[in-house]
Amino acid sequence: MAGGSREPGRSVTSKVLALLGAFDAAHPRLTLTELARRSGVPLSTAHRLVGELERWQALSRGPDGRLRVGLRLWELGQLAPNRLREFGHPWLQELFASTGENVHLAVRDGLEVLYVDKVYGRRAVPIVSRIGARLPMHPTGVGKALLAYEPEWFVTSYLARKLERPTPHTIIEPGRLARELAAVRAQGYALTYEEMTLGSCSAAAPVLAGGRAVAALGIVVSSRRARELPRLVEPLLTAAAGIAAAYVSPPASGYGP
Amino acid sequence: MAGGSREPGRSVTSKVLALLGAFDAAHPRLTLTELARRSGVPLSTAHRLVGELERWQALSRGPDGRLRVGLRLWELGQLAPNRLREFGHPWLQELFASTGENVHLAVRDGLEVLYVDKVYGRRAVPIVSRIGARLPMHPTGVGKALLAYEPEWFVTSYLARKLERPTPHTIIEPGRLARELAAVRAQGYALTYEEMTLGSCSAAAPVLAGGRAVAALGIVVSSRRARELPRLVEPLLTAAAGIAAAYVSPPASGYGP
DNA sequence: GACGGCGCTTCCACTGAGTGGAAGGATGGG
DNA sequence: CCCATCCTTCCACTCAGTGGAAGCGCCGTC
Repeated sequence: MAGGSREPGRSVTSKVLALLGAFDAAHPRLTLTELARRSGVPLSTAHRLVGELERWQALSRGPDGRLRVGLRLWELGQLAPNRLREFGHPWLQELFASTGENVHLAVRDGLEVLYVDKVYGRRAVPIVSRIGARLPMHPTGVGKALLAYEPEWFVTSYLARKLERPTPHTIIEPGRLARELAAVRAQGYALTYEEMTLGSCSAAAPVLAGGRAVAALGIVVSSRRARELPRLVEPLLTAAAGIAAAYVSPPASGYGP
Repeated sequence: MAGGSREPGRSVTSKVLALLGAFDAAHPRLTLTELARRSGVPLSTAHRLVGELERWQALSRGPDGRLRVGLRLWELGQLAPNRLREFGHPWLQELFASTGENVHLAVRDGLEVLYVDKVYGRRAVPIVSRIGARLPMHPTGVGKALLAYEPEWFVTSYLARKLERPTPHTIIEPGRLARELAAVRAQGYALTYEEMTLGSCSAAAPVLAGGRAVAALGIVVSSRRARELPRLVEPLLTAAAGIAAAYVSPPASGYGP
């Protein structure tokens, strides 16, 4: 037959979602053909669906004619509940103001950390660990801070997998990582040295609410200045505690205009 | 027939988008029934589609069982191109740091202003003019700053409509508004006094790139302190110029870690 | 404890909306 | 001019999607 032979019959919805899902941090703009290939949707079908998505501004075309996530989708995303950002952001600002370093807030999603907020200065490179980016847990400060407070079974299964090694400094030996996590629990914060990116190191503290780490607050400095990290731990812990307090009890403080 | 009688035959995609579009700032969480009603999608169809959306975490269920925009959609939204936020945010921080007032960045979308970024202190009420929110142009500072630099025909057609009046102070007379806009162009910034919300007033400056206002930077203070606004104009203009410079020429400054 | 309202879930026979391979354009580089 | 790449359109076929209705579970009320 002409056309009609769609073998397994994926639902339209799943195709739409596959198209959207084809966009990620590494591929934020795609041609129609790339999009179709990445999502596994036949080109002609992709063409039609993308047309509808474009009309709704879920996708839009850049000056180069490539497709990108549209304004409407960004707007919709802002409706996602995010009390952490809402109440945490001022603390990130304060931490940034008092230290002058890049600071960020992350949560765990699946086996990865998801960066939900970030504050950086004008000189910082705003590309690494973008808001919305995902990274593995074991090489990042925030990841270790989060992992340390996960239940036993979760940590065990996390460590049981083959762990990525983005730099030679990354710790991937299960035993050594488990000892690291114990140390994080003991001291209340995590430190990394070039475990994710050569040239930078970090400190991170969990945001503890009801015994669980609902997020982690991290601070990243150039590894040349790694010796300054200890000095940053105290404000880091203060801010993390502040976020936790704001998170558990609603607005709390003044509603002044 | 049983069921099969879908009269006009809306495409599945349009139904999915209608479902997503049913969420807005005023209705961020909905029951399935509300969602179906608001989107015009039959309940049973909504049920099935929402199921697929939930499985993908495009939607998720809050503790109350209501549907909300999911993490995946937020994440996707972060991929939307947003150079303004990227390069502008540090300037918002600086403006906040030097003034201690709520500051925000907005763009025009259609006939409304869309707030793309915001910096506020710990004491501020983080609800009003949320990031991702939309407001009409004429009662807001950023709206006037943007409108003033739109082409003649656009302003004319904007003023030709019946304008909303959120407060008694809102200026809705076309002639008076046109004069206001001329003043904005002449002095390079806009002022409002309780035109959108009783109790607050604002100053706003356009972010000019290539003769067009690509965004507007606004600062909001309690109307009790309206007399302090003039003092805030200079840092406001500096920051707006800074954003414009960062916007037109890419990273520009140091890539130091 | 029966009743009624409300919201969610499941069922099912019918059919037209969606399908996708193929052909046709439109560019652009060699 | 030819070939490669990407985008758009076409169209006969058919099964995925449809939506009204019935059933379920939960409350609060009488």
